[in-house]
Amino acid sequence: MGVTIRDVAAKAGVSISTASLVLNGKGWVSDKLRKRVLQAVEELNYRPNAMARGLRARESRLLGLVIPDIANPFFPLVVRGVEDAAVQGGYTVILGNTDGKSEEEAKYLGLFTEKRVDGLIFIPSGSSERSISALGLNPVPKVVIDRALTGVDIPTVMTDNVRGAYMGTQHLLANGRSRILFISGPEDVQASRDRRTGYSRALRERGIDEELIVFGDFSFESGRKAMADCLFRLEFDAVLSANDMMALGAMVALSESGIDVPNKAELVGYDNILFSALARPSLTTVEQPAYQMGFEAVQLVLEMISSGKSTCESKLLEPRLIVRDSSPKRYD
Amino acid sequence: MGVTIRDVAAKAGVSISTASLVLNGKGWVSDKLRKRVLQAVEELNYRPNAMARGLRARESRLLGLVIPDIANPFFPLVVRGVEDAAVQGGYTVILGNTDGKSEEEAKYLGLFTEKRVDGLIFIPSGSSERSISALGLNPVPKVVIDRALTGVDIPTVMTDNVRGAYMGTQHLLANGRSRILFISGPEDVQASRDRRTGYSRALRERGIDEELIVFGDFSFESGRKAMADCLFRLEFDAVLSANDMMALGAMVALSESGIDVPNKAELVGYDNILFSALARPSLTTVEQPAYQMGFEAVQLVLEMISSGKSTCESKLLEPRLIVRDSSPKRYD
DNA sequence: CTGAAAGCGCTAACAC
DNA sequence: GTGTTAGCGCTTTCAG
Repeated sequence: MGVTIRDVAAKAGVSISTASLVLNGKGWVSDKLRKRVLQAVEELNYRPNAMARGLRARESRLLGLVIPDIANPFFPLVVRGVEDAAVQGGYTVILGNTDGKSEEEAKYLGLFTEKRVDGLIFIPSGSSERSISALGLNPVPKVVIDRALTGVDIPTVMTDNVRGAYMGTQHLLANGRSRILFISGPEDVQASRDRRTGYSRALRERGIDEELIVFGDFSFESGRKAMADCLFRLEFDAVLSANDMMALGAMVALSESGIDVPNKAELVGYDNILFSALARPSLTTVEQPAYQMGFEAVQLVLEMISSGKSTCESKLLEPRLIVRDSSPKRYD
Repeated sequence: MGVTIRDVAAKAGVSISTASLVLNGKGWVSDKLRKRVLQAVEELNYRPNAMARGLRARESRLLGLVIPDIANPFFPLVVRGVEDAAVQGGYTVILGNTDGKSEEEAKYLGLFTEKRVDGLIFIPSGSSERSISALGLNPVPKVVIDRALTGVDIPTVMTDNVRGAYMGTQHLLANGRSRILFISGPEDVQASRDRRTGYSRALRERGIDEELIVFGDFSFESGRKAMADCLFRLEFDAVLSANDMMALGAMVALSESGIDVPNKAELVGYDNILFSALARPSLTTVEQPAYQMGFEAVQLVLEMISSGKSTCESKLLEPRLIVRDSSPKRYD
């Protein structure tokens, strides 16, 4: 291409500054000239060069989004929320998948710094010390989703995991279940620990102090395996899973062993990914408002950008219990 | 931030040009100076400004990716493939969701032109005349995924939809089914028409000329509804769906009516989205190599960029039949 | 090896 | 209202 504002100005027979003023809707330009400029823009198919503009303005109108893996069913909706909010605010999203590896996280954070992103949305995974220091290196506004980072003062958008797991457990208890198995995620993930806390708390409030806990890694297969492994080892009449993928795995393991869900054992997941609604039986779950989390994270970043502040209040969103066929409501 | 190459040069006690040479690994610089520069970079935490670099080099190292909706289960893997190939080649991906609306498509194409993306990956949806003309406006290398655009000479990466549907239908025929219902997608989508062609061809080769066709819009609900609507209207012993989401919907409708899958009716989907494997019964499907499609599309774009050519050969990937429990293999 | 300087495309300050 | 110009940060000549 290579058509510049000079070409536009020349074609319209005006000065460069006039063309610039028209393009940016600033200053006072006569209607005649304005139209001539706009027409030249049209005819030449002129598009301002964002790199030149950004260099001048010291802003890129880019937002960096770093996530573990877009192919993991929880993230697409978050990304969509981020994208929608970004576009509304006049920003474009650049994306990086890290697979939860902190070298990858650091790599993208560095790369996005070079691109001079105006803000950063970061979804860490596991314990990412190295990436936390990489985060600190870039002074732009940033928000972390889904996880409170210890040791740094970065605002967070997350749901109340303790409360969510508490709600799920309480639902099972109210349904008359008392031997509830908890399929946990990895212990080095804060969300895992919080959900376990909510589970424990609900049990204790009912005077139950024997906890039935097995571990997975949030994957479908790990849920299936965890369930299969303890099927004849543990006695339980309900299962709470730390996420939906593992719950779906558990559902398969249960059905393979002829254990009827929900009659023999009730099942509750966590996240409300698309397929929890499509599974048969459909899966009761604790919803995390994924889209909203992405959307609000960007809103925080944009507020920080426009206010010039480098931090702001975190946002704690409420999880919501969605009762479906894997544990139909049996109380009032 | 604001630390520039001048700062680095000053701190290292060298000239700007020397610093630049070191940073880009060009020319001959003594080891002593090289180390001093690198150390200054380290201490100052210097990151070159990609906008300045890009303005100079007339390249952004950005690739634009325009898709209908990241929340649609088929796309995340495509995006991941795009991302991985892009990063390997030293590019970063900027993303836009269009919901298949051609104004949105045109909007993003324009926006990405301003960002001066070095290449474009476009996944259209439905008939997008307006966006096709917007495509032509940007002279950078581009590849369209999943759909051949008529009237423009843009290379495409897609699977052989005729052949895929043919394979699925043949599988059902070989299983001894003869009254095969086809749940089609919208007729204005080329992929829908092609899959229908494959379906028809397989039937005709068997001497069957009565076609059983109903329509959906690729969504779960439309599949469920299409299935439910014709349950007592049409006689069939198998179902081929133009995608997995509708197949999953159909599966639910069948189970709700007490029709056993696969015994009473066999079911085959299309795409091989993650949850086709997790459904119970697991869903036989025609796989589209989504990740690979994204990956190869970027490879084509990168080749065009490096070769300076504005077009290249399209790529037709082979679909693959994945037999699962919804239609277990009953032949040799 | 170094220093000076041009210029990528744009905006904004300033003089006309 | 308009024309000129400096400068955003970088790379790359071109002399020294």
